[in-house]
Amino acid sequence: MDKLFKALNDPTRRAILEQLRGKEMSAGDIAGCFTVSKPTISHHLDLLKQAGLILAEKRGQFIIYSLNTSVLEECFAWLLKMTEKKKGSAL
Amino acid sequence: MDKLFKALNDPTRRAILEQLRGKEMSAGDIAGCFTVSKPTISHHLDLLKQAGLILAEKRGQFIIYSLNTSVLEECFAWLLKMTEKKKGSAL
DNA sequence: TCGATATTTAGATAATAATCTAAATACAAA
DNA sequence: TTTGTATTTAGATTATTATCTAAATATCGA
Repeated sequence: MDKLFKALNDPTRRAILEQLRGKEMSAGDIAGCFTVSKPTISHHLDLLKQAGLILAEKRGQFIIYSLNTSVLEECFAWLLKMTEKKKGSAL
Repeated sequence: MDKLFKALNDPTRRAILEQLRGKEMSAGDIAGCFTVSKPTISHHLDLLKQAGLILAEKRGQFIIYSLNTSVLEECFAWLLKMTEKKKGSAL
């Protein structure tokens, strides 16, 4: 949960996730969408991978990244809990 | 959006939001639930307020905080977009 | 094998963020 | 109006994070 919220906290990382929506991309393709350096993108990809939000697959000299939204369920569940009325509460 | 994700990134702040579920609490009440100092809690409350996640109302010498989950809609919407299948995509 | 490409790792730096203590402010009650 | 309680603000410190350049690693193609 901690890693998930941490991963989602950065605007560049959220933008990476949005880029990955509906298509796979190599690390270089992803880096090409942003102005920050490739090592920086590589670092963001690492954090996203640690959070389980993306999957990495090596294909030849490329590393292909794809989105994994299943881990967002945990985030959804927490948000849902927060928005639901608590039992026995007036609020 | 940025402030929202930032506010949700810290475990103490998420715990504060959970405490506030179903009941209003003074700043002191909230601080009493945690081991960190009162100024630290005050700072967390400020960030939560900036994100619109809590409301503050002064009552006499107390400041009463309450949850405002409506801003979480934005977060929900983003997560939903991410989990939805993109139009014209194979994934 | 050698040179080019793709990506990461290492190491450094600068910006943010969490936390603390001490002091300031606001209010209440005596 | 003085004392005590509630809370925040100021200022400093430490930890974390984002970012960069340079170097290392891995793979491809000639």
